[in-house]
Amino acid sequence: MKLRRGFYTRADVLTLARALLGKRLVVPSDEGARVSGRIVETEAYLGAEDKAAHSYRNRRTARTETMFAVGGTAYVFFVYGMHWHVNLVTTRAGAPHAVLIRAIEPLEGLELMAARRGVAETSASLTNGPGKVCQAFGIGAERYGVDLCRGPLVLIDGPRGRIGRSPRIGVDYAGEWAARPWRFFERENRYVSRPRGVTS
DNA sequence: TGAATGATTTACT
DNA sequence: GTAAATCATTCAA
Repeated sequence: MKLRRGFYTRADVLTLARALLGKRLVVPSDEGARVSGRIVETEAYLGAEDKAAHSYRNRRTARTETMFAVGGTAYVFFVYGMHWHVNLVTTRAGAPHAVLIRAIEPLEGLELMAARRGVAETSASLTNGPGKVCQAFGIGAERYGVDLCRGPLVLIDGPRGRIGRSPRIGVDYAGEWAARPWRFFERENRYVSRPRGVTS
C-alpha cells in the first residue's frame, strides 16, 4: 500500500528514520523497466539545530530549499564532485528535517541496476551506500524536489527486520552532533553499508 | 572572483 | 590501511 502524506508528517524525523526501514522505494526508468527495493539503512538530519545537517542554523539556499518543504518531498544533492544522495523530507513545511537513504535491498530491476553500476547483479555493491543507491536507481538532479505522494517515485509499505543503530557516517565535522546515534539499519542485511557500525 | 570542502566510492599498498 | 577522483556549493572579500 502506497504511503500517504500523513506517514511523512505525523511523526518526528527520528521515528521516521526507523519507520522507513523495510519500506519499498519504487522508481520508474526511461529504459522502460522499473527498479525497486527495500530501504535497509537510513540517517536522520534534524533541521536547524543539527550541525551535521545542510539546514543547520536554518541555512536556506537554492540547494537546501527543498529541505524546508512539506514531508514526502525528495531532497536530492550532489557531493564530492561525483555522487548524488537522496533524502526524504519529513514533518511540516518550514521544519527542515530529512532522512538520508543510505542503502537498499534490491527487489526489481536488478539487471538495469547492474548495468548502471557496472557490477554484477549478485554484488552487494549494487546498492550498499548512498551514492550507489542513487546511481542504481537513476536518481539525480531531475528528481530534486519531487513529491513522493504524487509520483512517479513512490514508497510502499512493507515488513522490516530487527533494527540496529549507530552514529552517522562521514559527519565528523559536526563535533558532538556526530556522536548522536541517528543512523538506523536492518541487522544482518547484506546490503547495509557498514554492518558493524562506525569503522572508517 | 577565488579558495575550501564535502551526508563517497574506488583503486591501490 | 591510505589516497585520488572531481565539481557544485558556500562563504569570504
